[in-house]
Amino acid sequence: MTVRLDELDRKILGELQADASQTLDEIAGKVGSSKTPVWNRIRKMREAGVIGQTTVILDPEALGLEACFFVLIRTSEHETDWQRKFLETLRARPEVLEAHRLAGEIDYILKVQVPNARAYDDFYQALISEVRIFNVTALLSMERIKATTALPIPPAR
Amino acid sequence: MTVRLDELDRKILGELQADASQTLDEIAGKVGSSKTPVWNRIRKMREAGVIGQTTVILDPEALGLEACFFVLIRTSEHETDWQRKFLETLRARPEVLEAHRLAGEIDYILKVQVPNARAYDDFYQALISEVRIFNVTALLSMERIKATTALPIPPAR
DNA sequence: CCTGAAAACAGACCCCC
DNA sequence: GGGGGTCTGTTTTCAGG
Repeated sequence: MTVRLDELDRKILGELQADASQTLDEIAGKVGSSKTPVWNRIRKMREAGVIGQTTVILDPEALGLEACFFVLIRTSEHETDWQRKFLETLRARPEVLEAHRLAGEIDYILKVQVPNARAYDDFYQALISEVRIFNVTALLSMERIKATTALPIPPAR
Repeated sequence: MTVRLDELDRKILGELQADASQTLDEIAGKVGSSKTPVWNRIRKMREAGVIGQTTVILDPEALGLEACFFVLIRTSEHETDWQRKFLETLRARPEVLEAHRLAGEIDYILKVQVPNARAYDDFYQALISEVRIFNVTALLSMERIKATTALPIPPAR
């Protein structure tokens, strides 16, 4: 399942991350190759799951999503059943953009994007009514300093 | 600068978020319109900045980026100069995928994606050597439960 | 603002190197 | 595994309702 990526593959990934609407010829030019090899490598990396979804980045403000919260969650429950319910809830909620299970004191972190504080409270109330939670801290973002989907691509090993 | 988005626009945005590689005909079919109007709306929304970058989602594991940290930062410095330096540092660092200035006790939160704990420490050392920071808590992700770039699109007002 | 056709263009697949 | 050409389908443009 693990694919070996050479320098050319990595350059192609960098170009696709930067702008997936580029033509094969453009990408080929920038990475110093030509159409066919670039196309073959992209196809292989798609099949291998290295390249996932092609998508578009939208402006949250333009959609009226002015509030972004990071939510730190502590729980006392650690049974499989509770966890299953909790994960289901998170995945079903489109305002939850990210959710991670953590090591240490804090059990989970969420990133939640909503129109306003009121909408966050609706989410919060819905969440705690569905699953028992010990402690919640919400951190409100005042300013998005940086937000990128582009992963840092390390050199080939 | 704020554009008015009707239901059709919102449906188109939903489709583009889900899969930006769909053809205009496919999108048109799904949203109940046809090629040209869909194309005109997409063009307008691009110009207005509602639609940004077209990109590709890569698998962090396939690139050997196995460690994801959320970093909570408290600082005692709040001068413009310090802040400028801090922001520059964050923006220059490709392993920082997200950075927000927060309201409340904690001043900043970062999301940092790196190959391993060692690489995180390198980042941490570099950061504290460049700017004075009062207190740092790193939260290590054990499991990515959910990660999406798709914003929840609220109905038209 | 939408429909439908026409022109320009890029992606997918081929054979040759 | 790369280079170049060709065919097919899609994007983009435009005249007209």
